[in-house]
Amino acid sequence: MKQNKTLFELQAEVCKTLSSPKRLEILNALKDGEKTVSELVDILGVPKANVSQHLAVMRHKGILRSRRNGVNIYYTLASSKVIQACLLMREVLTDQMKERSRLIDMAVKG
Amino acid sequence: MKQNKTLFELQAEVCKTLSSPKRLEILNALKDGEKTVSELVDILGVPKANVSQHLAVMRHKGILRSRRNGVNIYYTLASSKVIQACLLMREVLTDQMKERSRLIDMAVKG
DNA sequence: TTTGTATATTAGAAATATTATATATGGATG
DNA sequence: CATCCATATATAATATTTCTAATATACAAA
Repeated sequence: MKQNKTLFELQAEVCKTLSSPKRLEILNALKDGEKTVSELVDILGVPKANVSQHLAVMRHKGILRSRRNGVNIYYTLASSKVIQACLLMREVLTDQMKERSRLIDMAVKG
Repeated sequence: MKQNKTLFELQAEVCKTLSSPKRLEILNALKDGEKTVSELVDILGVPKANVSQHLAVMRHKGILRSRRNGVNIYYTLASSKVIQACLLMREVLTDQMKERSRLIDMAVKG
């Protein structure tokens, strides 16, 4: 395993963790409080094993926390920064769309 | 090709574009103004074909713009939001590290 | 205790996606 | 046309995602 990662590598890992539509949907579902795995399965509509894997990825990265209560395991955000980052990501998205229409305009008008 | 993408899919694409250390290094290099491909090659220290590939990815996504001046092609950020997003990403990073040491403490103390 | 059931995680294989490298092509300029 | 700058493409190496099946864990009932 590579030991000393650069800042860019660490930062890229953060982005990579947020690069899955399903993980983003999970984060969105958790923004107002904890949920059980089964609740998240219902929201995403994908197999439990798959949800569980995505949850494990984010838990290992320190983005989510989990606690057991009886048979259920509750997941919650470890920090609210991730939600802020997602919001900013959407602003980048809108800027991207503006840039695309700018390029199209340029192509049309010559 | 899939036509109607969900918000989460679009957002994931933005993140994916920012999920490469090299692309992050390029964005960082461009934060204070435009640079030629050759300048970026010198900064990253990787083959020009590779830099060019990463530039193309970000240009197609609407994150970068390019203009030709003689033999050189200058690249620049299409929007400053990306830089803000990178900064926030680093805050997520520090929160991740805090969360990790919290988990380690918990494991040690019982 | 043991048996059953619901919740959740894990492991391994198969399908996909991404990245780097080598090579060929395109465009500007002397 | 020769040369430099940049991009495009093909391919091989890696990484990620998803699926199926197996395994844990808690708890209640027989």
